Amino acid sequence: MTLSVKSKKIHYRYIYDVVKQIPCGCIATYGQVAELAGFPGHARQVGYALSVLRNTAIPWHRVINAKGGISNRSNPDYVSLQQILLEHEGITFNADGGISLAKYRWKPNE
DNA sequence: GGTCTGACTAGGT
DNA sequence: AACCTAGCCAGAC
Repeated sequence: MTLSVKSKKIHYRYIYDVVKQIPCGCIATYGQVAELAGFPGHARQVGYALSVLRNTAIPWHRVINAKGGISNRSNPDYVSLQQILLEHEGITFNADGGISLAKYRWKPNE
């Protein structure tokens, strides 16, 4: 089911392509996006790819870490922004600020 | 072109 | 359950 890697070098556009397919009201983990893009085990590169993203057309806020939380980064403003955007899409947060992966995780094959 | 850093993760203590 | 480590790889310097 994984896409073929056409180059040894990771192309971020594959990652962006997957992220763009995440439907409104759903989320995916970094590892999941990496796997769907054809780069299993490269979750870290997904996070980095999103960090250099300036294209607002890509729903970067729908990508969270494997613990169901928003990953911390250099600019903490984006953390609260991400939470606001997700809540606006109907996603609810637990008391500890976590998201239920079982409930909101995007399942591409459904 | 070597080193360091980072929006990650799984597995071990 | 909290913390530590290794593996991962593209950019910046």
